[in-house]
Amino acid sequence: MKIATFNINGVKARIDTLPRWLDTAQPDVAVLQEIKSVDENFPREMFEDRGYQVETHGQKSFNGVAILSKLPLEDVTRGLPGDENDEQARYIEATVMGETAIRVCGLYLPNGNPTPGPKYDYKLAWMERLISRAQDLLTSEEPFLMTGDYNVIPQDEDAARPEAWTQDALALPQSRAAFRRLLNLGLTEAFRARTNGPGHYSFWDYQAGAWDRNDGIRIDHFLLSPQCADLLLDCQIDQQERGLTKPSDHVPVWIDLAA
DNA sequence: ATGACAATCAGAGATTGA
Repeated sequence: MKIATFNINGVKARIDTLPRWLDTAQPDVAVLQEIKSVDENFPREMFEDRGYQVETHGQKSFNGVAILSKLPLEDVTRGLPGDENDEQARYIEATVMGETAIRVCGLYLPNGNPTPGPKYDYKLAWMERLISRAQDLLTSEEPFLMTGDYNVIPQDEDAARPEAWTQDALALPQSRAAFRRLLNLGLTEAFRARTNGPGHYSFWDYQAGAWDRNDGIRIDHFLLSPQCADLLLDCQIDQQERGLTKPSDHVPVWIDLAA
């Protein structure tokens, strides 16, 4: 089973890009971030026509996440638990009913800039809530994965120019420490389970010719529970998507599971 | 140190992103 994550940077802006990618990559499940659309305006027919069940958690202008699945989705929940006052649409969960049922958590973790300040406080608090949610899911022993735009550069090797990010919310020690705490619960980062070394990125800024200079960062991740990690066959970054017409600033990352 | 680029909403330019 192929599961992909993709920060699309606006579903309306990607109205030609997305079907082209889906028809080429053929994921069974696609976890989307930054749909920048309310649920009523999401072009669900475009995906339903391709055989996907569509579940969205949208918001006007900003944020918004979705799960598309060719397999049935059950028990869909929207929003990250732990803060009743959080208005931002950044989290969705659903169980994908394949050979092995897998709980898929789609997330768009807050950017957190500028630092210090309320936006960084929100990011760190959000990460604490995510850690709590992972702890709860681990007790169930049901296979699950958390994937999406983490807005965290885990290590220096995950940036072409790590020195440019030392004061940034994506790479500050507190951000990296929270990400490690998530891993240290017993989750496996799928890409690093398969590939070592520098030069692997999932985001290139639109500005200053970042793509042409390969000035990228790796911030889109798959974290797998132990039962889910046992099923991991492959994890790849579809870097070439960034060079096609009207790209998002992120590219898809996908895993193949024996499920 | 800043802005560069793109998207959104609105219908210009501010806001947000990373």
